[in-house]
Amino acid sequence: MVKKRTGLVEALKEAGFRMTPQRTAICEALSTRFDHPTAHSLYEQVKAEYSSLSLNTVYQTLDTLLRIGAITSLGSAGDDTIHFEVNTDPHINLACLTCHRICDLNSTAIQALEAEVQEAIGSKVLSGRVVYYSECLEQSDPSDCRFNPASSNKEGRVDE
Amino acid sequence: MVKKRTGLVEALKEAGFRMTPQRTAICEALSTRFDHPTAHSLYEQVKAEYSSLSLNTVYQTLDTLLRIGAITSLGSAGDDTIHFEVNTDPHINLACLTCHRICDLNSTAIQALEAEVQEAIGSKVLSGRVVYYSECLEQSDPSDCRFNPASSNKEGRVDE
DNA sequence: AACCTTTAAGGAATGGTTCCATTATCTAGG
DNA sequence: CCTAGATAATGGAACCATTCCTTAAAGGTT
Repeated sequence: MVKKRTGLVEALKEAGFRMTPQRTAICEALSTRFDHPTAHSLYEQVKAEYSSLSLNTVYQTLDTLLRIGAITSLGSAGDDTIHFEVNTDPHINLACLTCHRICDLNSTAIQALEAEVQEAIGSKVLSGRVVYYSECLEQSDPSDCRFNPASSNKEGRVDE
Repeated sequence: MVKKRTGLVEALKEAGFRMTPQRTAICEALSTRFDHPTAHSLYEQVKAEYSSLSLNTVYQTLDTLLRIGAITSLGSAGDDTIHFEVNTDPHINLACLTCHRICDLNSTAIQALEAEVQEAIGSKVLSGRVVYYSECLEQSDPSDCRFNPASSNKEGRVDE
Protein backbone atom coordinates (compact mmCIF):
# COMPACT_ATOMS: atom_id res chain seq x y z
CA MET A 1 0.00 0.00 0.00
CA VAL A 2 1.84 3.03 -1.27
CA LYS A 3 0.80 6.32 0.19
CA LYS A 4 -0.10 9.03 -2.29
CA ARG A 5 2.08 12.03 -1.86
CA THR A 6 0.89 15.57 -1.50
CA GLY A 7 1.58 17.37 -4.73
CA LEU A 8 4.87 19.10 -5.23
CA VAL A 9 3.25 21.39 -7.78
CA GLU A 10 0.73 22.54 -5.20
CA ALA A 11 3.52 23.15 -2.71
CA LEU A 12 5.35 25.36 -5.21
CA LYS A 13 2.20 27.33 -6.02
CA GLU A 14 1.38 27.86 -2.37
CA ALA A 15 4.89 29.15 -1.79
CA GLY A 16 4.30 31.72 -4.53
CA PHE A 17 6.52 30.29 -7.25
CA ARG A 18 5.58 30.45 -10.90
CA MET A 19 4.62 27.28 -12.63
CA THR A 20 6.29 26.36 -15.86
CA PRO A 21 6.02 23.24 -17.99
CA GLN A 22 9.53 22.24 -16.96
CA ARG A 23 8.83 22.56 -13.29
CA THR A 24 5.61 20.67 -13.65
CA ALA A 25 7.38 17.90 -15.50
CA ILE A 26 10.15 17.70 -12.92
CA CYS A 27 7.63 17.56 -10.10
CA GLU A 28 5.68 14.88 -11.94
CA ALA A 29 8.81 12.86 -12.42
CA LEU A 30 9.69 13.20 -8.77
CA SER A 31 6.29 12.07 -7.59
CA THR A 32 5.97 9.10 -9.91
CA ARG A 33 9.19 7.36 -9.07
CA PHE A 34 9.63 6.03 -5.59
CA ASP A 35 13.38 6.01 -5.41
CA HIS A 36 15.99 8.52 -4.30
CA PRO A 37 16.93 10.23 -7.51
CA THR A 38 19.96 12.31 -8.32
CA ALA A 39 19.84 15.52 -10.32
CA HIS A 40 21.29 13.71 -13.29
CA SER A 41 18.84 10.83 -13.23
CA LEU A 42 15.95 13.27 -13.09
CA TYR A 43 17.44 15.21 -15.96
CA GLU A 44 17.65 12.09 -18.09
CA GLN A 45 14.09 11.16 -17.25
CA VAL A 46 12.48 14.53 -17.96
CA LYS A 47 14.65 15.24 -20.97
CA ALA A 48 12.86 12.42 -22.76
CA GLU A 49 9.75 14.59 -22.63
CA TYR A 50 11.35 18.05 -22.91
CA SER A 51 14.34 17.65 -25.14
CA SER A 52 15.37 21.26 -24.57
CA LEU A 53 15.52 20.81 -20.81
CA SER A 54 18.63 22.12 -19.17
CA LEU A 55 20.37 20.29 -16.36
CA ASN A 56 20.58 23.67 -14.72
CA THR A 57 16.80 23.88 -14.55
CA VAL A 58 16.71 20.57 -12.73
CA TYR A 59 19.21 21.85 -10.18
CA GLN A 60 17.26 25.07 -9.72
CA THR A 61 13.96 23.30 -9.27
CA LEU A 62 15.43 20.86 -6.79
CA ASP A 63 16.94 23.74 -4.89
CA THR A 64 13.61 25.51 -4.79
CA LEU A 65 11.85 22.39 -3.57
CA LEU A 66 14.52 21.98 -0.94
CA ARG A 67 14.07 25.51 0.28
CA ILE A 68 10.33 25.12 0.77
CA GLY A 69 10.91 21.79 2.48
CA ALA A 70 9.01 19.73 -0.08
CA ILE A 71 11.96 17.40 -0.54
CA THR A 72 15.14 16.76 1.39
CA SER A 73 18.73 15.97 0.53
CA LEU A 74 20.28 12.73 1.69
CA GLY A 75 23.78 13.42 0.46
CA SER A 76 25.93 10.82 -1.16
CA ALA A 77 25.45 7.06 -1.12
CA GLY A 78 29.11 6.43 -1.71
CA ASP A 79 28.86 7.62 -5.30
CA ASP A 80 29.74 11.26 -4.71
CA THR A 81 26.43 12.54 -5.98
CA ILE A 82 23.51 13.95 -4.04
CA HIS A 83 20.43 11.79 -3.66
CA PHE A 84 17.10 13.44 -2.94
CA GLU A 85 14.27 12.22 -0.78
CA VAL A 86 10.69 12.82 -1.86
CA ASN A 87 9.08 10.89 0.97
CA THR A 88 8.80 13.46 3.73
CA ASP A 89 7.38 11.06 6.27
CA PRO A 90 9.94 10.50 9.02
CA HIS A 91 11.85 7.33 8.31
CA ILE A 92 15.28 5.77 8.18
CA ASN A 93 17.28 5.52 4.97
CA LEU A 94 19.53 2.56 4.30
CA ALA A 95 22.27 3.18 1.77
CA CYS A 96 24.33 0.46 0.19
CA LEU A 97 27.92 1.50 -0.40
CA THR A 98 28.30 -1.15 -3.08
CA CYS A 99 25.34 -0.54 -5.37
CA HIS A 100 24.65 3.05 -4.21
CA ARG A 101 20.96 2.48 -3.78
CA ILE A 102 18.97 3.82 -0.88
CA CYS A 103 15.84 2.29 0.56
CA ASP A 104 13.38 3.47 3.16
CA LEU A 105 12.87 1.76 6.47
CA ASN A 106 9.87 2.52 8.62
CA SER A 107 10.79 3.41 12.15
CA THR A 108 8.92 4.05 15.35
CA ALA A 109 11.90 5.46 17.24
CA ILE A 110 12.45 8.28 14.81
CA GLN A 111 9.47 10.23 16.07
CA ALA A 112 11.11 10.43 19.47
CA LEU A 113 14.35 11.47 17.81
CA GLU A 114 12.77 14.41 16.04
CA ALA A 115 11.02 15.41 19.24
CA GLU A 116 14.38 15.54 20.96
CA VAL A 117 15.77 17.77 18.24
CA GLN A 118 12.77 20.06 18.29
CA GLU A 119 13.07 20.45 22.03
CA ALA A 120 16.82 21.05 22.03
CA ILE A 121 16.78 23.96 19.61
CA GLY A 122 14.51 26.94 19.64
CA SER A 123 14.40 27.44 15.91
CA LYS A 124 12.51 25.35 13.41
CA VAL A 125 14.06 22.19 12.01
CA LEU A 126 14.36 22.70 8.28
CA SER A 127 15.21 19.16 7.30
CA GLY A 128 16.95 16.05 8.46
CA ARG A 129 18.91 13.18 7.08
CA VAL A 130 18.96 9.85 8.84
CA VAL A 131 21.07 7.51 6.77
CA TYR A 132 22.81 4.31 7.70
CA TYR A 133 25.43 2.77 5.47
CA SER A 134 26.09 -0.87 4.86
CA GLU A 135 26.83 -3.38 2.17
CA CYS A 136 23.72 -5.04 0.87
CA LEU A 137 25.57 -7.69 -1.12
CA GLU A 138 28.52 -9.94 -1.20
CA GLN A 139 28.22 -10.10 -4.95
CA SER A 140 28.11 -6.84 -6.79
CA ASP A 141 24.98 -7.28 -8.88
CA PRO A 142 22.75 -4.31 -8.07
CA SER A 143 19.61 -6.19 -9.05
CA ASP A 144 20.12 -8.44 -6.07
CA CYS A 145 20.22 -5.85 -3.31
CA ARG A 146 19.68 -7.47 0.04
CA PHE A 147 17.96 -4.31 1.21
CA ASN A 148 15.33 -5.09 -1.37
CA PRO A 149 11.77 -5.05 -0.03
CA ALA A 150 11.18 -8.53 -1.30
CA SER A 151 13.74 -9.93 1.08
CA SER A 152 13.48 -8.14 4.38
CA ASN A 153 11.12 -5.22 4.49
CA LYS A 154 7.63 -5.14 2.97
CA GLU A 155 7.42 -1.39 2.88
CA GLY A 156 10.94 -0.62 1.82
CA ARG A 157 11.55 0.95 -1.50
CA VAL A 158 14.70 0.62 -3.51
CA ASP A 159 16.27 3.04 -5.91
CA GLU A 160 19.33 3.25 -8.04
CA MET B 1 32.98 16.36 31.26
CA VAL B 2 34.52 15.46 27.97
CA LYS B 3 35.04 11.80 27.29
CA LYS B 4 38.53 10.78 26.21
CA ARG B 5 38.45 9.12 22.85
CA THR B 6 40.02 5.81 22.03
CA GLY B 7 43.10 6.45 19.97
CA LEU B 8 42.85 6.66 16.23
CA VAL B 9 46.49 5.68 15.96
CA GLU B 10 45.81 2.45 17.83
CA ALA B 11 42.86 1.74 15.57
CA LEU B 12 45.03 2.11 12.49
CA LYS B 13 47.73 -0.14 13.91
CA GLU B 14 45.25 -2.80 14.89
CA ALA B 15 43.83 -2.73 11.41
CA GLY B 16 47.32 -3.42 10.08
CA PHE B 17 48.12 -0.06 8.55
CA ARG B 18 51.58 1.41 8.65
CA MET B 19 52.21 4.35 10.86
CA THR B 20 53.86 7.42 9.47
CA PRO B 21 54.56 10.80 11.04
CA GLN B 22 51.92 12.35 8.81
CA ARG B 23 49.26 9.88 9.82
CA THR B 24 50.14 10.27 13.45
CA ALA B 25 49.92 14.02 13.17
CA ILE B 26 46.57 13.86 11.39
CA CYS B 27 45.19 11.49 14.00
CA GLU B 28 46.47 13.74 16.76
CA ALA B 29 44.84 16.74 15.16
CA LEU B 30 41.58 14.85 14.84
CA SER B 31 41.54 13.78 18.45
CA THR B 32 42.45 17.13 19.94
CA ARG B 33 39.80 19.24 18.34
CA PHE B 34 36.22 18.56 19.23
CA ASP B 35 34.55 19.90 16.17
CA HIS B 36 33.54 18.41 12.83
CA PRO B 37 36.48 19.21 10.61
CA THR B 38 36.73 19.23 6.87
CA ALA B 39 39.66 17.84 4.93
CA HIS B 40 40.85 21.34 4.21
CA SER B 41 40.69 22.55 7.80
CA LEU B 42 42.69 19.51 8.93
CA TYR B 43 45.20 20.16 6.20
CA GLU B 44 45.70 23.73 7.36
CA GLN B 45 46.10 22.61 10.94
CA VAL B 46 48.62 19.83 10.36
CA LYS B 47 50.51 21.73 7.68
CA ALA B 48 51.66 24.12 10.39
CA GLU B 49 53.64 21.21 11.81
CA TYR B 50 54.52 19.38 8.60
CA SER B 51 55.01 22.02 5.96
CA SER B 52 55.50 19.41 3.29
CA LEU B 53 52.16 17.78 4.00
CA SER B 54 50.02 17.09 0.98
CA LEU B 55 46.28 17.65 0.96
CA ASN B 56 46.12 14.31 -0.75
CA THR B 57 47.58 12.62 2.31
CA VAL B 58 44.84 14.11 4.43
CA TYR B 59 42.19 12.75 2.08
CA GLN B 60 43.85 9.34 2.05
CA THR B 61 44.13 9.15 5.81
CA LEU B 62 40.54 10.24 6.29
CA ASP B 63 39.43 7.63 3.80
CA THR B 64 41.39 4.95 5.62
CA LEU B 65 39.91 5.98 8.96
CA LEU B 66 36.48 5.91 7.38
CA ARG B 67 36.98 2.42 6.06
CA ILE B 68 37.95 1.03 9.44
CA GLY B 69 35.03 2.85 11.02
CA ALA B 70 37.14 5.03 13.29
CA ILE B 71 35.44 8.16 12.01
CA THR B 72 32.29 8.84 10.02
CA SER B 73 31.26 11.26 7.32
CA LEU B 74 28.43 13.69 7.97
CA GLY B 75 28.29 15.14 4.50
CA SER B 76 27.79 18.81 3.83
CA ALA B 77 26.53 21.43 6.25
CA GLY B 78 25.29 23.63 3.46
CA ASP B 79 28.81 24.54 2.43
CA ASP B 80 29.37 21.80 -0.15
CA THR B 81 32.26 20.26 1.73
CA ILE B 82 32.34 17.06 3.72
CA HIS B 83 32.46 17.31 7.49
CA PHE B 84 33.84 14.40 9.49
CA GLU B 85 32.73 13.07 12.83
CA VAL B 86 35.30 11.84 15.32
CA ASN B 87 32.87 11.15 18.13
CA THR B 88 31.67 7.63 17.42
CA ASP B 89 29.22 7.54 20.30
CA PRO B 90 25.69 7.45 18.90
CA HIS B 91 24.30 10.97 18.91
CA ILE B 92 22.42 13.52 16.86
CA ASN B 93 24.19 16.20 14.84
CA LEU B 94 22.70 19.64 14.44
CA ALA B 95 23.94 21.58 11.45
CA CYS B 96 23.39 25.27 10.93
CA LEU B 97 22.81 26.17 7.30
CA THR B 98 23.86 29.74 7.96
CA CYS B 99 27.19 29.38 9.71
CA HIS B 100 27.88 25.78 8.56
CA ARG B 101 28.81 24.59 12.00
CA ILE B 102 27.71 21.27 13.42
CA CYS B 103 27.20 20.44 17.05
CA ASP B 104 26.48 17.21 18.86
CA LEU B 105 23.29 16.52 20.74
CA ASN B 106 23.01 13.64 23.16
CA SER B 107 20.04 11.45 22.47
CA THR B 108 18.39 8.54 24.18
CA ALA B 109 16.14 7.60 21.27
CA ILE B 110 19.03 7.00 18.91
CA GLN B 111 19.93 3.72 20.57
CA ALA B 112 16.52 2.37 19.64
CA LEU B 113 16.99 3.71 16.13
CA GLU B 114 20.23 1.84 15.59
CA ALA B 115 18.66 -1.28 17.00
CA GLU B 116 15.91 -1.02 14.41
CA VAL B 117 18.47 -0.72 11.65
CA GLN B 118 20.53 -3.61 12.93
CA GLU B 119 17.45 -5.80 13.04
CA ALA B 120 16.18 -4.81 9.63
CA ILE B 121 19.33 -5.72 7.73
CA GLY B 122 21.37 -8.82 8.06
CA SER B 123 24.68 -7.25 7.29
CA LYS B 124 26.71 -5.07 9.56
CA VAL B 125 26.03 -1.35 9.74
CA LEU B 126 29.20 0.38 8.64
CA SER B 127 28.31 3.89 9.64
CA GLY B 128 25.44 6.27 10.02
CA ARG B 129 24.69 9.93 9.74
CA VAL B 130 21.94 11.52 11.74
CA VAL B 131 21.92 15.18 10.91
CA TYR B 132 19.21 17.78 11.34
CA TYR B 133 19.42 21.13 9.64
CA SER B 134 18.26 24.43 10.92
CA GLU B 135 19.24 28.06 11.21
CA CYS B 136 20.96 28.84 14.47
CA LEU B 137 20.83 32.60 13.98
CA GLU B 138 18.81 35.44 12.69
CA GLN B 139 21.97 37.47 12.37
CA SER B 140 24.81 35.91 10.43
CA ASP B 141 27.64 36.22 12.91
CA PRO B 142 29.04 32.70 13.33
CA SER B 143 30.43 33.48 16.77
CA ASP B 144 26.89 33.77 18.04
CA CYS B 145 25.55 30.38 17.04
CA ARG B 146 22.38 29.61 18.95
CA PHE B 147 23.33 25.95 18.89
CA ASN B 148 26.24 26.95 21.06
CA PRO B 149 26.57 24.88 24.23
CA ALA B 150 26.55 28.02 26.34
CA SER B 151 23.03 28.83 25.31
CA SER B 152 21.00 25.67 25.08
CA ASN B 153 22.92 22.44 25.47
CA LYS B 154 25.60 21.82 28.07
CA GLU B 155 27.11 18.91 26.24
CA GLY B 156 26.88 20.28 22.74
CA ARG B 157 30.06 21.03 20.90
CA VAL B 158 30.34 23.56 18.16
CA ASP B 159 32.65 23.59 15.19
CA GLU B 160 33.27 25.73 12.18
C1' DA C 1 71.31 -3.90 5.97
C1' DA C 2 68.49 -5.12 1.74
C1' DC C 3 64.09 -5.99 -0.12
C1' DC C 4 59.34 -5.55 -0.92
C1' DT C 5 55.33 -3.08 -0.09
C1' DT C 6 52.83 0.70 1.44
C1' DT C 7 52.61 5.61 1.71
C1' DA C 8 53.55 10.70 0.64
C1' DA C 9 53.89 14.24 -2.54
C1' DG C 10 52.83 16.94 -6.46
C1' DG C 11 50.31 18.00 -10.07
C1' DA C 12 46.99 17.10 -13.38
C1' DA C 13 42.32 15.50 -14.29
C1' DT C 14 37.54 14.70 -13.09
C1' DG C 15 32.91 15.83 -12.58
C1' DG C 16 29.08 17.36 -9.79
C1' DT C 17 27.42 21.76 -8.95
C1' DT C 18 27.20 26.69 -9.42
C1' DC C 19 27.51 31.13 -11.77
C1' DC C 20 26.55 34.35 -15.51
C1' DA C 21 24.50 36.52 -19.44
C1' DT C 22 20.96 36.14 -22.67
C1' DT C 23 16.56 34.81 -24.20
C1' DA C 24 12.05 33.17 -23.29
C1' DT C 25 7.98 32.95 -20.48
C1' DC C 26 4.74 33.80 -16.87
C1' DT C 27 1.40 36.84 -14.34
C1' DA C 28 -0.53 41.09 -13.07
C1' DG C 29 -2.34 45.53 -14.32
C1' DG C 30 -4.23 48.57 -17.63
C1' DC D 1 -6.44 41.29 -24.89
C1' DC D 2 -1.86 43.56 -24.60
C1' DT D 3 2.02 45.39 -22.35
C1' DA D 4 5.35 45.72 -18.85
C1' DG D 5 8.12 43.97 -15.26
C1' DA D 6 9.74 40.24 -12.96
C1' DT D 7 10.89 35.42 -12.78
C1' DA D 8 12.56 31.31 -15.06
C1' DA D 9 15.08 28.51 -18.69
C1' DT D 10 18.96 27.85 -21.46
C1' DG D 11 23.74 27.11 -22.66
C1' DG D 12 28.19 27.47 -21.64
C1' DA D 13 31.85 28.70 -18.87
C1' DA D 14 33.76 28.59 -14.25
C1' DC D 15 34.49 26.53 -9.65
C1' DC D 16 36.41 23.69 -6.48
C1' DA D 17 36.24 19.63 -3.58
C1' DT D 18 37.78 15.30 -4.45
C1' DT D 19 40.12 11.73 -7.06
C1' DC D 20 43.65 9.80 -10.04
C1' DC D 21 48.38 8.92 -11.49
C1' DT D 22 53.21 8.77 -11.31
C1' DT D 23 57.42 9.13 -8.94
C1' DA D 24 60.05 9.41 -4.83
C1' DA D 25 60.32 8.31 -0.02
C1' DA D 26 59.72 5.89 3.92
C1' DG D 27 57.76 1.65 6.82
C1' DG D 28 58.49 -3.05 8.46
C1' DT D 29 60.16 -7.77 7.85
C1' DT D 30 63.65 -11.53 7.11
